[in-house]
Amino acid sequence: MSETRVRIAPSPTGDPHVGTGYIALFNYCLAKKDGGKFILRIEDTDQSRCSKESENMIFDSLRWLGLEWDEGPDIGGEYGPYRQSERLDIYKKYANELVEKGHAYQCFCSKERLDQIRKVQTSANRPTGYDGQCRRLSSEEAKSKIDNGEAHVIRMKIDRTDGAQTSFYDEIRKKDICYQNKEIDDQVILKGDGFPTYHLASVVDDYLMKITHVIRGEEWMTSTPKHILLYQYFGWDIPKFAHLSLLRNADKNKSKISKRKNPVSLTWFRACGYMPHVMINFFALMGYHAQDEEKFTIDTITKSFDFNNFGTSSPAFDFIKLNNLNGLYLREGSQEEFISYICQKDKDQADYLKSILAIIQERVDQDHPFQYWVETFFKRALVYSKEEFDAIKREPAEISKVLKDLAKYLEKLQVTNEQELKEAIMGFQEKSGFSSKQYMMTVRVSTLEKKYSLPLFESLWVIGKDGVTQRLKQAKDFLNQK
RNA sequence: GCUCCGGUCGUCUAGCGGUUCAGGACGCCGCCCUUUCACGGCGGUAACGUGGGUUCAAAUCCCAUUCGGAGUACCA
Repeated sequence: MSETRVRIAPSPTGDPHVGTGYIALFNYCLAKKDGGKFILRIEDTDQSRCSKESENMIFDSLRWLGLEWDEGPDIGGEYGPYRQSERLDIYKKYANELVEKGHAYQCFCSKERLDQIRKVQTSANRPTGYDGQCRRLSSEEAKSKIDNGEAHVIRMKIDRTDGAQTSFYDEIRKKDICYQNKEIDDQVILKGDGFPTYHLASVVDDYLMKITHVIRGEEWMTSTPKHILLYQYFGWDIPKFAHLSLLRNADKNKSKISKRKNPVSLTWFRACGYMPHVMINFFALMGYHAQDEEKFTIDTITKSFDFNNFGTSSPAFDFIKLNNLNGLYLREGSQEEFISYICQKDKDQADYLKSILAIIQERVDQDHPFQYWVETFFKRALVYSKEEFDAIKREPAEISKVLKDLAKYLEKLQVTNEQELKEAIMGFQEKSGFSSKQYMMTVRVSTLEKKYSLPLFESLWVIGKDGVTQRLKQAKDFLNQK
């Protein structure tokens, strides 16, 4: 039996996600249990969304949790590079190999045509997917188009022989999951910009990096047959697959946990004073069961690790339970541990505090002491009052509408500095239909709770775009319940 | 719509055909401790989605149905 090798393969877009920590934990524990290797691979194949800062935050967060990797972009390893953007030639080579073998083909269809196909399929209540137009192109035709400089991607050519199916065994569900090939789309594996899509990149890398177990979130289950097919087309051994159930929002809908409804960033949990071993214990409580006791550490999870111990239904991420756990650990720790916890927490928050202090220093007076200004920055649930909103001089319903639209608008935006955030918010005023004065007051009261508050954009930048969006929604909810 | 996955207290879960009118934890309620709050202790509340089978016996097996989730991108 070969050495166990597992990986966590996050995409460096935005803040490091709790789900990454959750999945990383179990990968890590399997590796440790088997005396194998835990690998960190950065999946930065989406040029438009990935950033270096995000990558660094992933490193920090994973280390904070105590999940140190054996091979990775920052420490190297035998099978590097571990950043997919540095492996482009490899993917290109394998994509071409598939074309030569007849398992993939060039596709020249425009975005517009693809959208059109999807639109027609959707409105006809038909399954969506590529219609296979370029599949019929001969290699000569394709070649001449390429020579003409026509833009193209490479798609998998799924074997659609009647009755053909693709299946895999899921270690957690303990059964074969089977798909009819005709249901599998001719997935793009190499994009127009020469970057691979996730599907190609992860299969190629998992193979080259000798990954033995793919432990990932359930959201990948439906694309697994594509991956299986890729392994088969290449003639490679297929690793074991285990799909962990998804963490869900605790509200009624129980959708996949998302930042729209909950804090999901590991940096947020850290800044809020949740301790890393508490997060670990909590993760283990979500769908893992190996003992009567609820206490879990990386060590006990490792020792008990078994795919039989995982639940198959998706748990809700319950903050009340998390808070309780954090308190439990805090209370039973030694005073030394408590002291270091407080110091650590303050250190994490020092920068935050510093940026707030910079704004409030010149404003503190007898009527408005330190606490008056600083309060709102440390609240998660804001406390609004109707009177503050009166200053806007518009109907609550109108204000609520603006808040909703603005939040939606901001959500989709990427901002990297205060100026951009300011421009984004200012830029929306015209769409709001409010006067500039009304609009600014709307933003102010919604985000800072009071009309008498700190310089707006400086404060908002400290709170951060996601925080601002959350606050706008809270304000909207407040107004709607009136 | 289509495909796949799932369904035990409000939440996380135990349960793998009889020992369970379903056990634990968090929450909630009550009592005790206590100058307050918290902690702690004690007690209570509350669940097998529905309908059919199989079986002497089903939360546990099978089928259907329903509800929930995921996927359905030149995002991961």
